[in-house]
Amino acid sequence: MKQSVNLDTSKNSPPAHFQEDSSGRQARYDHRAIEAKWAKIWKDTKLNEAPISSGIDPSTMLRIRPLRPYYNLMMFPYPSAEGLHVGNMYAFTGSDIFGRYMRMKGYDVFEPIGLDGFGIHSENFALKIGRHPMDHAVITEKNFYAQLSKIGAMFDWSRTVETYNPNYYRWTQWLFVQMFKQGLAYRAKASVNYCPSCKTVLADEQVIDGLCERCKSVVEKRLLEQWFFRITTYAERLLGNLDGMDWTEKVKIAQKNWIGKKEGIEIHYPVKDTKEEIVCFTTAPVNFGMTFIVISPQHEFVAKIVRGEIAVSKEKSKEIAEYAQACAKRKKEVGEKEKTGVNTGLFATNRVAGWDVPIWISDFVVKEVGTGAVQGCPAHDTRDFEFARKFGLPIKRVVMGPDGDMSEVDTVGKVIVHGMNGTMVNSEFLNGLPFEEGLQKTMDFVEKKGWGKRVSTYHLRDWLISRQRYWGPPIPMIYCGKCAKVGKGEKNDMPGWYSVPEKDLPVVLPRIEDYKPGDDGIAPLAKHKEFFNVACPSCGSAARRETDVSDTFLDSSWYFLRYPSVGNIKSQSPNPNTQQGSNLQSPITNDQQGMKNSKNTSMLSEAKSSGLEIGDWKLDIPWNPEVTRQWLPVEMYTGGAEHSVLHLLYSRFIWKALRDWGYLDFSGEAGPRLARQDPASQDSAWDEPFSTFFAHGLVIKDGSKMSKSKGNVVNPDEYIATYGADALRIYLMFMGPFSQGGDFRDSAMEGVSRWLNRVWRIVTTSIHNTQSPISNAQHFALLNKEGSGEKIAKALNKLVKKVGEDMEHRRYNTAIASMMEFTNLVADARLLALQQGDSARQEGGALAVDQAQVLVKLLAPLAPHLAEEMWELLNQPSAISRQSSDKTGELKEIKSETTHYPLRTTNYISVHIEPWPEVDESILAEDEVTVAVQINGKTRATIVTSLATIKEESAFVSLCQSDGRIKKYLDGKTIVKTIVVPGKLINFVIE
RNA sequence: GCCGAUGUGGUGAAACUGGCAUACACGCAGCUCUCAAAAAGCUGUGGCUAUAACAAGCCGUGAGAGUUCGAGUCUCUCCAUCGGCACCA
Repeated sequence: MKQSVNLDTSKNSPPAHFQEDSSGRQARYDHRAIEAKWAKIWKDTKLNEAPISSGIDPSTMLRIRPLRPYYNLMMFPYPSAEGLHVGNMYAFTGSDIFGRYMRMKGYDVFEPIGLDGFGIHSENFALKIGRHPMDHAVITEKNFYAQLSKIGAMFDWSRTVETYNPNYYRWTQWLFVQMFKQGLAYRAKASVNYCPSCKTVLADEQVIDGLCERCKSVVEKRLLEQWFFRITTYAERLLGNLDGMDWTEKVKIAQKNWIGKKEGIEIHYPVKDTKEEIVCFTTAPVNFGMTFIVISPQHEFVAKIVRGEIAVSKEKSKEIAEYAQACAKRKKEVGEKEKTGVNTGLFATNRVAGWDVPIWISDFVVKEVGTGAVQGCPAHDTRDFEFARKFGLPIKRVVMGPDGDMSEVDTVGKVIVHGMNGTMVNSEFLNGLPFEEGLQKTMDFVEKKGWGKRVSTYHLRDWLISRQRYWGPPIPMIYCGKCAKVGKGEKNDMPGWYSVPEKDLPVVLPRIEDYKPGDDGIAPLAKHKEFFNVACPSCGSAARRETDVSDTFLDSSWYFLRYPSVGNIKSQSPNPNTQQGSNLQSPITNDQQGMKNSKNTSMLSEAKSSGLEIGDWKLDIPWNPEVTRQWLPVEMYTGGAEHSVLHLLYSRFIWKALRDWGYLDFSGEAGPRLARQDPASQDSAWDEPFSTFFAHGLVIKDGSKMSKSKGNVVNPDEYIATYGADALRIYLMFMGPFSQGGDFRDSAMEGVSRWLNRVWRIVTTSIHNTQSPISNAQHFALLNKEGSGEKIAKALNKLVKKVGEDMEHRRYNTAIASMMEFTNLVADARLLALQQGDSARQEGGALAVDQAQVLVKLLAPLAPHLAEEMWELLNQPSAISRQSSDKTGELKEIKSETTHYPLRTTNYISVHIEPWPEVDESILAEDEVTVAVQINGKTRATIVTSLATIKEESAFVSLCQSDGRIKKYLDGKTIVKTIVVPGKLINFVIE
């Protein structure tokens, strides 16, 4: 099937590509040879290395024209499984096509790739297959990079990032230190999510339906002391920017919902016979219908009762303590609604209404939500209603339904909740007001009396950052018990805690063999004295390192800032590519060192040498400020919507924090990247790391998500081997809209492959035209005889427009479809020539060489290898006879010292840096149009006519009326109305 | 329960601003080439009615209403599927 081209061409016979060979085969392109050939040439000529350092071309070290940076980023994969998933390839291909398109549009496109290899995902997989995570990282890195280099993406391999490389996580730790110094990192005892299977705590965002995001175990609540980042401080800014951002809408909505801003009021209720008060948060203070208060079992008030600080009877105290304890232990099922509770016997005063209400405790009230205390208004809140029903508390209607309903609220259906229409009743000074107005007036009243204050609450919680695991960056903190005793510490509010001095970073993750998480919730590193024993940076006495590691999402929250600065460590290095070697052989592989590493010997010096010896930039931050000024923010970010409230939110938070601390400075002389930004919106644009975010769809198989358990995971390798990366790329994009994903089916893959071979034949046939006695002009004239030449020229011009528009919107599926339509048209024209017995054109194709060149350019972002091969043939027709020999060596001297572009020689420029074809507006206009003729909105005929005819509207209308197919409908009827849509349709409304 | 998305042939899907519904492809059927197969190519392919054939007619975008000369597209009410959030006060 994958027949390579027969090259045994005797001098005078036509080239092999469009001839059947002796065995009757027709040519198919040899994807193996072509893809290998160009992958090598692109690599050798550094075609895909972005001129990061102010327009220095890496292949020549010459300055090219002014830099036009375009940062095209895709989410880096976490290499947890055996290899690259077709879903990864789908995402990368869609992103890469756009990057390639932008490059042809004249931008200097930077398209990096890396591995998100630290974290629970990778560690769990390593545990499962029983391989040390450090060894596993080395293997997956090799495998992933090998696979990734085959998919035809324009990755800049000179600037990869691996999160587990000490050169990288040194800076992740640096980021943690900054967080601490700025007061955004703190330790707190809190009720946290704990996964008993992964044996670690999880962030709220990592709990899905009450289950662990990774292993699907039921997550428990535990009261533990952990590290947090104060993301909530940024809630308002994270929310505020969303509106103006060019992001996929559903992702913005998901973030908005996750931040979950709610406006309401906190009302203070004095507890009778005590000095205590309970504060309730509510968005709907229906105080005249308030008949009780419910507080969470974790509420401080409950603790005070249990401790005896609030006087209740002994029995009560015991009952309450037991209930609180039971709640803490019990795992609640998802969606469990059955109410439980216990009465404290205490009362609080509802000062608005002037009566006392009982105080209850129930676990339907969550400590973290609002104030952990709810004012029970059972007639106007369904949960309060259910609670009141269960415990026989009074239900008092204070809102009349829109239909005048004043009956007793005795079913959930009758509960009128906040947001519904209604009128206040039984509410003294509120009577007669609409529901919403009544609530506002109540708030005014409460504030005026000084009983409470309007506040906003957020669903967003602080980011739980510590993990009791092994495979992550050790949190760079030191605890000194001695300092703690005397209340000393780096921060006043955290006695005993010191950040690791920046000069001592990284705190290297040592290779240990007992890396499995323990049942006791204690981190693996906590068992290694040689790791955690350290001198206090302040007093010098024996202190202890933090043994938790940080969350993976911290690694990925800033990686895009690092990419452009990799390889710019020494900005004038004659060979920026030297970085790559050190990445692939990260010091981790040097595992003989074992525990020696914990003393920060070789790894540290390695990290330091790459980090501290800086040419023209003082390294105290992880990126080159000048490079960052030029290339960031990321202009286009492509990734999955599943990261809506995780990675995408964290990255925004980290970016804003870094900017506030002055580490990201875009002011001053605007570089070309910034010059494109509208000055008015510059500041808000700089406040976001990703100018545009595009959420791609998911590849599914047989109607369901691919997963190992279902056994429907597709490995791209075998498809690349059979059909080639180009064919797979096109198939993946042709499945459906990139924004929506699609259903992967083998059979459809075959069709795409067939089409690419058709394109190959059409293009190579057009080359033959230049070699045959017929010149381009003659060829064109011949075709014109029956009009197909002109038809094709017009169709091609329209195609350029259509494909360009589709590229802009990443509608690759329709771009491909319209290219198929075009090649069908070309095939038809050729067939016509054959039928007419025109021997010249039988041998030739229907496409002139310059037309074939346009077609190849349009195809280039989608099928980069094949397009490049055809481009070479089109520009060096004499090379045809030798092209498919495997003599790639002859292209070695392709790099010329006299030019500034890679791959540019006197006679060859890579198609991928050719300018995107222009639309010729002058021939875009049709002079012939098809008009639909309708009777009462139903199409009865179509009329093909010239534009000139249509201009004379009245004449055209009568022309349509007299058409035989129409006339029969009009006979004996009156035309009530005639609607003319110029150039499109005519509608006669009759009778 | 709330938020979001999606519903179009046997299948993946087009129709972007209301204007010829089903582009493009898969599959299927028939044919050409061939000793044969593969490859390649050609023709047909929404449903129903109907015809020797050429025609022709009606129905048709999850269901039902509405707006409009005209609705896959806009409005309303449902139904189904898939994602996300969820006792959020």
